[in-house]
Amino acid sequence: MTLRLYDTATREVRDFTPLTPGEVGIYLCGATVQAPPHVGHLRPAVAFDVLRRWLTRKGLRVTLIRNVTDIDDKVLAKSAAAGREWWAHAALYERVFTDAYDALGVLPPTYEPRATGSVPEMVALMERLVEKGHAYTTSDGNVWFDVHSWPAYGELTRQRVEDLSPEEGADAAGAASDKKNPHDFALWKAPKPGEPETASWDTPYGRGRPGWHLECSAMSHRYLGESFDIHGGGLDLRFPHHENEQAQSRAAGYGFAQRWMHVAWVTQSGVKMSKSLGNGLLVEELLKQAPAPVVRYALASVQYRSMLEWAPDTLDEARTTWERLSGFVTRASERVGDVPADEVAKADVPQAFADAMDDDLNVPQALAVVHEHLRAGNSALAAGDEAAVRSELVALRAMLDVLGLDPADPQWSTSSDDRYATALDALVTAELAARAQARAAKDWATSDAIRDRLAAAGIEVQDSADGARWALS
RNA sequence: GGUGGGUUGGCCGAGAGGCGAGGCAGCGGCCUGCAAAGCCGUAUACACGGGUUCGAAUCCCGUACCCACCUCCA
Repeated sequence: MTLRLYDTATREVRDFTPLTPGEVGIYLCGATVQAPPHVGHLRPAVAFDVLRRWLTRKGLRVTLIRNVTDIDDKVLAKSAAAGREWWAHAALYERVFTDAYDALGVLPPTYEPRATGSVPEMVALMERLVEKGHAYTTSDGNVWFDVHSWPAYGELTRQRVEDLSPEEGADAAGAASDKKNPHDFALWKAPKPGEPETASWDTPYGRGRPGWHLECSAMSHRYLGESFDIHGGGLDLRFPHHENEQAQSRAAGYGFAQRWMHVAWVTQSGVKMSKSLGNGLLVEELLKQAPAPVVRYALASVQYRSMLEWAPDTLDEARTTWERLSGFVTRASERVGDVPADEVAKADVPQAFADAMDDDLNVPQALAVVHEHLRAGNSALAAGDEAAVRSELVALRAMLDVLGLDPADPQWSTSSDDRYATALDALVTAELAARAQARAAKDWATSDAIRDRLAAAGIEVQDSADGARWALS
């Protein structure tokens, strides 16, 4: 089965065929680094990380570009309010985002360009648009894209300029009277009074700074070329951001994105989580409530095009499943030995899993396969069938690796210092030996007292035919 | 006003004409000294009203409600 992916532009699931055989170029709109991320911000990153891992496992060479928007109105406003230089503000939150991506096991993109690093490319693109008659300047020093000069404008989201909301947008509100159409969007913004000198650049049309849409068009062109395979982002970026990007890039004569993929939102009680509503759950807070892989599991386990309802017990459910998965991997590895990482990387995933992933990344369906193998693995463990244990262990880890959730991945290792783990293991093992002795003597009072003492210390005892083992609860 | 998405059992969440995905919670059992872990089994469902069909959660028509984008949003 070949990989089939939904394309927002054509609104259909269709076969994915890379422009260059064996290679895939993906541009993902990253964060505007102005505030700390909530879970909603991490969902597209996780979804595209899963896509990237799946493409890689299928043998494709993936170039993933995810930008950092480090200059725009919001960054300037927030930094001024915080009493920082805008570039310091952007750098601060870029770091916070990077930490969050890292914590959730999102592999670093191939390259992560900052908008401010591609200003010459933006100016060049803008000049090209002016030359071709698709952009113009107004008396206030701004440069605009002329939406009426590009008949295809609106094709991505199937909207006609005349049908757009009659109220004028923020750009239009303060614009000079010589702006041609209220829906023309800014390519370049002249400095406003009070804005720092460092936040503007020289161009043939005067000083200023790039508009958000132009930034992404220029960066995707710079790093992926005139045409590339997939452009992604959050669903809310479809309009105006992606529509505008496409209009600019195509009007400039470039093939641009061959396919669009949009990741749906994280909701609470059905309402979109958003910064402005103030209902966003900060990643930082969630990581205090649950281990990082649990948060990742919660984000990854829903198909990317469906809204993900963050319910009160979402994290608890994810935790339960994660403990089942990691519990099996630990017990199985103890039984049959660790499976080398490269064996896991090369292993074939079960066909049913592959089919689910090929079907527009149907992770929920793929997880059903994971659960089948988990049960089979646990049964094999109980039956003492080591060959079956090992093959299920390899299959399970290979599948989970695609989702970025292999419990044996060092990424999820919790102890920063092995000496503590070793010391703790020695102490608990001694306790368990004493308990085993008490149990042999049917001294249940002593045996239960030991178990209670361990439980009070956050250590869970699991008995089996082979003896007791322990885990942090 | 324009453009979209949605409504599946207590909760989350796949599916998209015919044998009730899966998970969590619940219930019953096995195992266990008891528990935990694990295993086995199990009830409850497709917003509403029509229609098409041998057969509809799935297709068509209508209705209701919810969410979003058109200003910044992942």
